[in-house]
Amino acid sequence: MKNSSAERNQDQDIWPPAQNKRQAILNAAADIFAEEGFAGASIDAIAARAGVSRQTIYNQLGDKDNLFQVVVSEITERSTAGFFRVLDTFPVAPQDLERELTEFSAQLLRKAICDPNGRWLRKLVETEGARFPKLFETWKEYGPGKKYPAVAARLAQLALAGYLDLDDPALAARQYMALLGADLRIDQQLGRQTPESEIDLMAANATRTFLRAFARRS
Amino acid sequence: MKNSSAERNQDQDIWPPAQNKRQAILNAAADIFAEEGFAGASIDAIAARAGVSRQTIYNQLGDKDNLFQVVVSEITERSTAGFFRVLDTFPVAPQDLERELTEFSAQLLRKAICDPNGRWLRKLVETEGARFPKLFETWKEYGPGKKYPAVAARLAQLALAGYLDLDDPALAARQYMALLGADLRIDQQLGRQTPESEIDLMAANATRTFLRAFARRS
DNA sequence: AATATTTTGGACACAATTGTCCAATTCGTC
DNA sequence: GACGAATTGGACAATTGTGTCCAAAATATT
Repeated sequence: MKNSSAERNQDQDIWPPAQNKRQAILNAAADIFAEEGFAGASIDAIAARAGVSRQTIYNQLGDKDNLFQVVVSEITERSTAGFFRVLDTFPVAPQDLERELTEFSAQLLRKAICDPNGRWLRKLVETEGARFPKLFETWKEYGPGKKYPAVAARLAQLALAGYLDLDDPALAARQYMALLGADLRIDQQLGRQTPESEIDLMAANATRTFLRAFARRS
Repeated sequence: MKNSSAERNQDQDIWPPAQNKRQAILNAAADIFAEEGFAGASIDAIAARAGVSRQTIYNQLGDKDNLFQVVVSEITERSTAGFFRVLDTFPVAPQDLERELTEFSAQLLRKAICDPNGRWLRKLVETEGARFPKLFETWKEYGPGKKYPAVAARLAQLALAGYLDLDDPALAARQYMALLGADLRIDQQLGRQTPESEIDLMAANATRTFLRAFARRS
């Protein structure tokens, strides 16, 4: 779990100086909030990890509640942006359906689901969603509310083009995502970084089963 | 989220008087820990919800760390016990595979996955697993470590009896469980109690897709 | 009814945290 | 190099929480 700010964001120094510290704070805050929960996260710990004085945090971001809100907004934005960037590579008119869908699945796992932003976010929402109902609503709107329909739309396209047999694209989307996560949740729930090699395997497993269920029989 | 102690355990008064308070404390502690996280849970809050003085908690269960450990042990035990009780009803030699597997899936969802014990536990482990590595190991041993192989064994039995086409029962077990949870995680992650009617639907959806992928083609 | 045990509630010391104030210092800019 | 803005570190009061002690009250046991 060490150095996950860097892991999430390597370009700290391309921003204007003021934004630089602000980003450092937000990254550190995301880490600490995720590790310790809202109650357990101390401003001092965040300041220390960000390499910044406590006062600077109060100057730039106000109190703890507001800091938390800003962190979640930022991470939500980054996370959904990444997700849709990958979704744009969905194989809508594939030559080799299984191969291309497997490749896409691997990308989705790598860049959107395993990615630190998404993981931190899910954990934060699960932990603190009850304490910040508004935030939870926002997340639901941008997370499941937009992602699942988007996936469903792609799958529906594949079905229309004759590749798949679907009666309920929305359900198929939820099940496809669930299959992708099948091998993940088991122990990656915690900090365990999933090795590259396994990701390809997981993508292949999920895709194979999904297609066994939904590929149009020729 | 109110009154979830009672929801989890209606038989407070059948125990010897001493155990009675102890159970009240453990139930209250489970609730508060799950709601607030380890750091956010205060002994006072637990005492208040348990209807017990703070001192009694220290008398019976020692300090906060130990209290937490005992809570997780107890809940783990109850949770796995419930799971295996349902697993015993797995349709090993079904007449109507889809119908019976759907019924079984609904029971599993109802009594093991949606059930408060399991939910609280998953949340606690996810939140505090990093802070209590030993506890996390224990959970992994009793959770995924025993449950998934048990499911895999039943599926392998079905395959051997000619109902299913499986090359990897362990993978199939993970995917079956993932499909069951597909509709769940989306918003039940939070306290939302899943309505009975939806559970049957979820079981049917998961089972249908699972069988589309793995039922032996006649 | 008398006695042993548990529970209670309140007081306490100690530590951690939040959020504010401010003077000294560093930093970017002109 | 000088000026203005941001940053720092330290001190501060207020709050909250942990864990302990103890005498009074309630509860169980005999």
